[in-house]
Amino acid sequence: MAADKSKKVESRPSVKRVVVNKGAWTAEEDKRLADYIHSHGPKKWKTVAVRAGLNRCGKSCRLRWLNYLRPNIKRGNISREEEDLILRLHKLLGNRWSLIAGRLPGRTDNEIKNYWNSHLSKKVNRQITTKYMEFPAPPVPVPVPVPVAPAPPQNEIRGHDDLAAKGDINGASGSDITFDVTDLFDFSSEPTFGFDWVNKFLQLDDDPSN
DNA sequence: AAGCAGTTCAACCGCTTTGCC
DNA sequence: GGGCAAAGCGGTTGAACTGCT
Repeated sequence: MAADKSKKVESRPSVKRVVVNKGAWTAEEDKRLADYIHSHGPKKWKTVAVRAGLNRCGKSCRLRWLNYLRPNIKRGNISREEEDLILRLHKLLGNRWSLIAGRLPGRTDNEIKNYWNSHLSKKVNRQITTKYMEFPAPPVPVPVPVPVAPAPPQNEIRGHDDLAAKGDINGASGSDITFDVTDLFDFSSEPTFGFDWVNKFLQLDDDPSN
């Protein structure tokens, strides 16, 4: 990020004229924040912002530290294995970016969210489209008695994949498109790149006794 | 070369949750 | 238990970058 996107904004202008920096962080600000946190630790972000001499709100400092300055951060070059893991975890967890990031050492929720929105969501949509194209003429639906599985509580239905599980992949109710979307996310025949715990996790998830 | 459209990603915003008094 | 502040989270924004015409 070569250009300076920073701007100054007056917070609560009608109350007290406090000018805080917004936008891109400068190298100087990064250094101040990192130095302060190395000696005092990452807590009380409001205090961090003031004591480190940064014209920033605490939230901004926290975000900068977590997403950029924190040690052991990996940036860019998301590997095939990581991508696979993100897809699996997203299937399992939906848009719970912090939980997904927690399973990917060195990756941040923001990075994963961005990666999902710019790469993976399109990939998944393409898969869905391709899969659907394999069934251009769905047969006339015949009501078949099906063993009724207990429906999940309504308030547990969250995110794209929950909708997918309901056969309502785009959240567009009233669609008469019916197909087994869960097939699209069946990774059971694919390698797991050593993420054994994922298999266990997914097995648990698939186990009807749970 | 210029202009436009699409993509990427850092950062912000607003809401929720958690912890403390 | 209520109120407040801090922390955490996911969605959204907007500037820079890239590719296409």
